[in-house]
Amino acid sequence: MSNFNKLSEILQTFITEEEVKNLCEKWGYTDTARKFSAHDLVHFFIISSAKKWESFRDAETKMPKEKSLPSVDYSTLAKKAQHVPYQILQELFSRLVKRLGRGVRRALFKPYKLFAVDSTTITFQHPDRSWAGYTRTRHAIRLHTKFDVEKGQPTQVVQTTGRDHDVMVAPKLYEDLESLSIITGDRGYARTSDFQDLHERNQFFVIRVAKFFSLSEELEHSAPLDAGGKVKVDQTAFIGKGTRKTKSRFRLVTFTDNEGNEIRVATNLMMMSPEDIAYIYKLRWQIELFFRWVKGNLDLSNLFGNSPNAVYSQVYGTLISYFLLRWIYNETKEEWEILHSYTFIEFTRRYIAHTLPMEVRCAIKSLFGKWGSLCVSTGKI
DNA sequence: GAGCTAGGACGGCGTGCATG
DNA sequence: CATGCACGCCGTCCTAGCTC
Repeated sequence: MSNFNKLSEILQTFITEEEVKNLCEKWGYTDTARKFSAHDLVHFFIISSAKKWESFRDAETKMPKEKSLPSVDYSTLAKKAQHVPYQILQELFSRLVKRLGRGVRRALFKPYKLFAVDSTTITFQHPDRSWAGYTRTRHAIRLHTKFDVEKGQPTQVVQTTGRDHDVMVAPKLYEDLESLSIITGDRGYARTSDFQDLHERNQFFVIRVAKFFSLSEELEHSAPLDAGGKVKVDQTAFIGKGTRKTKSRFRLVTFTDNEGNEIRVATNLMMMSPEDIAYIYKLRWQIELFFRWVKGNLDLSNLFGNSPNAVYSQVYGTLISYFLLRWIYNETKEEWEILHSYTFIEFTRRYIAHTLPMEVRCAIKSLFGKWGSLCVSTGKI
């Protein structure tokens, strides 16, 4: 009887053989496996990241304990990882985000939804990975992420090699935004034209502007600012100059962070207090925590394959793994947090090691009850 | 820097399952 | 029964990283 207390059981429910089969068809991969199917590979990448397996060879020795995975030779794993298109895992990830992404939301800025955009660079050094250029000997891939701050969940990830700059990818992350959402990002996440575009599409933003961005026709906000506070300047201005100058006037708030660094952000949120604007920007650190988790579970020694396909497959497997664990954590936390105050990291550690206390396991089980009836059963045990 | 080990990729070969 | 091919196993080659 499934009770959701094993990752493999969750996977059986949320990533069915049928769905993977359909995706194989979509991406032109004919799966002729007798023993280790594309569906198995998908599960393999998700489980391997949660269990911190270190390589194909390492995985080969640990796989027999996973009842849901057939044990195969490491060379079979490697071959399969090269051939099954990574887009399958990528699409499974975005489908899961859509399906399960409507969970609890702590209302920080009602009625706004807060999203952060940022990227993380995963560098590695291996001649067989030179497709991911960066410097002559160092290679890297970048994950450009849109992150739901209140839920602690990524909602969109775009992968590139180390060469590409944030600014070129940013517009992709701005394409599909819910109404009444605020997007917050660091320098490098908007050109002057992006500010204007976002504004014209009625999307709110709080994005740091680079020092070299020039302003024109600055107007200081008339309201007196608290001299002892962290907010230094609250003004409106046009951003950029010459042909790049924005058509609209935007608000710019300058404040100091905890380390005393001066930060200037541009926003089109005119009604909020400058302290709130600074606070929204500060909430960006949530995405950093997410990246830290991803990197902790995906450091250079843990990248299994060398081909782009194997690397990206593993990346998306890890993201799915994070997303599912985060979802369980978010959805059950309210029920057990009076008794136990686990952080997400602690929760996942215990979940994988099966050392969660009874109350937590019961909460997870009842979550499965709620969702299980909605999910299509494949008949696979 | 030499020597060693771990690990990925690949190819060859044998086996045995599946399909007709 | 013949054919095709997935899979396991092995050897080889290569690189990274560690140790002395």
